[in-house]
Amino acid sequence: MSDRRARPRAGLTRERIVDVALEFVDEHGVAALSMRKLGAALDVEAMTLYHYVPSKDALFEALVDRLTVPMGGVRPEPGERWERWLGRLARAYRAELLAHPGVLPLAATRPVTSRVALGHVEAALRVLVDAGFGPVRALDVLNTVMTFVLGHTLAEAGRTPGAEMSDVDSLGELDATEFPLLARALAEGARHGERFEFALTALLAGLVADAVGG
Amino acid sequence: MSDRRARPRAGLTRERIVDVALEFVDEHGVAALSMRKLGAALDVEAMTLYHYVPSKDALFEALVDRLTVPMGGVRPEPGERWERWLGRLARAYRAELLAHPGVLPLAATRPVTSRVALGHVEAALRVLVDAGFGPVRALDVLNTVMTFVLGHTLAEAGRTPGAEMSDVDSLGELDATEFPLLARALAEGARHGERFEFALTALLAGLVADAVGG
DNA sequence: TCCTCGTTTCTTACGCTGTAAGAGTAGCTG
DNA sequence: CAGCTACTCTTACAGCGTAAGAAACGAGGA
Repeated sequence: MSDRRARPRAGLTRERIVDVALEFVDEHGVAALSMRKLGAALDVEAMTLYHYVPSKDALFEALVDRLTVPMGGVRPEPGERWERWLGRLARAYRAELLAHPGVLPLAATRPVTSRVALGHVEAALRVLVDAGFGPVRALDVLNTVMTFVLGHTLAEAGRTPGAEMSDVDSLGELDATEFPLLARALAEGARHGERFEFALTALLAGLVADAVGG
Repeated sequence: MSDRRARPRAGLTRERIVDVALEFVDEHGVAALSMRKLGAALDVEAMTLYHYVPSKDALFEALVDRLTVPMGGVRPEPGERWERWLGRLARAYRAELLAHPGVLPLAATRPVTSRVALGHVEAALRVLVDAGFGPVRALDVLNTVMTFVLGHTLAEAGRTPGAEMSDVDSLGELDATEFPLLARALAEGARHGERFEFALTALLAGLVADAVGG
């Protein structure tokens, strides 16, 4: 009989671990996530986690994977043009990334390899091929839009550790007369959402023009 | 008189440290870079580096900064249209990122704050404003293109630790009948350079159309 | 009922990390 | 020569990912 209660089953699951890890990252950032702290959040020792996840890196992959899930729900509506559907897909991806900005640095530096994520890619290619693209061009188009969204969202919300500074916050004070145009552009606003819509519209328009012309 | 030669001046410089760090990252990847190993590469103890760099994070910032230097040389030629100049700027950025893919994860997750990098931004805004854009729209356009290049290059070459697998290498074997379209698109090639040109062209075309229309 | 066994959990340990604190030397300035 | 500054080193600490193996749990058969 020790004062420490003999270890009861914690009811752990790989899924539950990933859930809590996502919460933790949302709150404290990736940099702050350690196996020991994650274990503590689950009332468990660090090594226990290794029975469900082979490594911390695998845990990161699972987090990234999680973000691609909602994209599976974006399917073309009857009669919808491909560029409109692609726009919806891009916005869905962006929304999910923005909902978990802490995972952004992970999503940006990790290839997509999971079965479920590849399934989404395949489904998207199906839509584009049905719209008349060849498989190679379809992948070009999809890759272009997805990497565009990732890059754009990264620049907007993906910051290193737990620092939550927007462009305006970090630069607003430091400008002055040295960078007049930059200072003016930042001061006059340009909300991120508008910038994204502007850029996405331009990209899709360019893709449509290419599809029609070539 | 100890057998260890009394510490001679190592002729260190912040610049030299960043140089060697860049070499190291190019060869072994960011994940492998530690202050001790970087010190060893410079024949110096780890703590010595802290007289030139306040922290490892600052060193990372310096690395990212370094990559933006070549962009300063991309200036509009007389009579050149803005979208052609912007295309050259994008390609220059991409070339530099591809030359140092190990730094890509850093570039992607770090805001631009250095004087020199901001100077490049200001100069680029100048060009766009001279071409008729308002300051806010100019920043929109520049931001759109630069984040696009970053996202695209990241998806193409920016992989986590030291792993150097291309899409084809990592996925080529695992496909089969489960992802027919993806497998076909990958098998039929689609070189990265072509994909980038395709996407960049589409994006610039979309931006031009927007500039003319709005 | 007890015993055994696979699953889950914990303990301990190792080598690594970034870096704070401070000691000591090299070489310049007087 | 003395003194000062700039530089380099040593030591140390708290934390990291995780390898190895011990210990306790819940369930199944005897």
